[in-house]
Amino acid sequence: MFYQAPPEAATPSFFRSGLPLPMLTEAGSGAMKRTMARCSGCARRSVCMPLDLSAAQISRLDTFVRETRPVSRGQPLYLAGDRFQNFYAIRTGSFKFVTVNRDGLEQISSFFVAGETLGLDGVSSGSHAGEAVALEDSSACVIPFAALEAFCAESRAMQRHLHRLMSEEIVRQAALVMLLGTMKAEQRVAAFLLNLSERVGRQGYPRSELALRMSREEIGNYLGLKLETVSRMLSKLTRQGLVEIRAKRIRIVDFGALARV
Amino acid sequence: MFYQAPPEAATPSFFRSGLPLPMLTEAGSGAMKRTMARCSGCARRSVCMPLDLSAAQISRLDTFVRETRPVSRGQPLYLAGDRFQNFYAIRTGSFKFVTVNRDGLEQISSFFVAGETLGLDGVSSGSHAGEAVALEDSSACVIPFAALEAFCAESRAMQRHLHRLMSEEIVRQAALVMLLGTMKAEQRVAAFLLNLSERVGRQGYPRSELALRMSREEIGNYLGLKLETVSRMLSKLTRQGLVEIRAKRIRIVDFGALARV
DNA sequence: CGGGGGCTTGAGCGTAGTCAAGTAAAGTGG
DNA sequence: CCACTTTACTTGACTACGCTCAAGCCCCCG
Repeated sequence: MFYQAPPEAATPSFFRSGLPLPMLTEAGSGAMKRTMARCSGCARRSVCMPLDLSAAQISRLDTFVRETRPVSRGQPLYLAGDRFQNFYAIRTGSFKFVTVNRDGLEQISSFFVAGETLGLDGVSSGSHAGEAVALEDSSACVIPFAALEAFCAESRAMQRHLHRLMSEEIVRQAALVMLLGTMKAEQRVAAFLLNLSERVGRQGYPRSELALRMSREEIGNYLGLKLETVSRMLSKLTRQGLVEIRAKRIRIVDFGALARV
Repeated sequence: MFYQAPPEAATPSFFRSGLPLPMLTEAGSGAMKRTMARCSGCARRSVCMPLDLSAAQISRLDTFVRETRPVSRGQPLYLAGDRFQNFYAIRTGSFKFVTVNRDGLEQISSFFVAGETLGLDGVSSGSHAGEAVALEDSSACVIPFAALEAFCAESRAMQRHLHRLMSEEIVRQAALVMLLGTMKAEQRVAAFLLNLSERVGRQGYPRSELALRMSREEIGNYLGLKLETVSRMLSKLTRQGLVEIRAKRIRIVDFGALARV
């Protein structure tokens, strides 16, 4: 869900990139400078776009995916109520998606990492239902939705891809509802770690090594628990020998037992 | 979200229909018989299809929306794991959407009523993530997804409609996550009643009269509470004079106070 | 190396869960 | 239509899980 397997000697950038893929080759990648996006030459296109596009279609992408936006840690990519115009494909880093209810209470309903797509919450109403905040210095490619929708009419593959994105979001949320509705604190934390682990594994890193990008409080908010409870459960799992913890670095020792919690 | 404002003297069928619209005019509407669907002549087309379709496009709908499926109370419209082939537009009645986790625990993550569309959970994986069960004798129009997707490539309006459907589902789930993550039992029940009330109102019935279609246990499951707790909270709200309850018939007396709970 | 924020741990409390009994409503069959 | 069975709901007493408040520790960063 966010992730990451830090091989012991990982360099910070490797560690942060989220995907074991080469960085883009564009010039001028200053931290806060907006850069041009070029899907046609992007090494990670397979992560955020469908595979079976023709060469012509790929260069067509370049006509509307023009910009990559850097976002510093703690800064929003968009805010609740912002007019919905774009999807954002995360290129590097990670984000949390936060909604605020009428009482001002915040709820984190998703964490996103590199390769995943943000902004789907705006499609139905025309404005964003929540805000997307960077958990670390990150960057995202800006995909204008109107142009994407037009492109979908031409490309079956792109249409499929879009539908899949939205449906995946639905399934992800359903899993969270399941967690919040049926699990006890210890199970929630265990499930969270395993989910994390799986995402790490999918990106080619060792499944047992996690480097959290979010605080205990954010984890608690996401899991419907208080930060103290998250901490207690992590300690409990440690005492039982299922995990080893050093601050935001977590090693999963016994996958089977963790799944059985 | 499910059910309904019973004007005191409502007939059973009116009561059950879910929408203040005339029934379809097709012949042969035996309870368990599958009937032909005809979007072109359907009085409720505006509820489940986009408004701005041309006459030609509407008759095009008839080429693939062919069947209406009756489902008896307690029976599934589809099961978890079923191959995903169709969306289902609910014509009459109501459904719950249930997912089952690996431990066999069930979680209701949505209730659906007439006019709403079921089955979105299957798009990403190709098979349904959960099952849709009728809360009462119901019927749904079968919309083959492949054909719908093809139609979307031709009609911008239909494409928009589909995207809106999926995004609405995302927003709905996000609201449930918010409820489960941040609210106390009394607030959850109050929010549930208000949500119900709003849907009732949108369908043209008085907002203050609710006729629940689901049991306390189902409400509790949906809200992440036990049935006893739901019952206690309903009693509490009654004692405070915010609602009046007679079994599955609920009258909201004080909307403002209910919202402030 | 010192300061500060994030994290851990403890004690006590409150909310919701569990178990159980009793009541109301909804089916079922004569 | 009524008696009977079954299921759904309500209420109470008790328990336990997670929250609150508070103190202290450990990283991480400057």
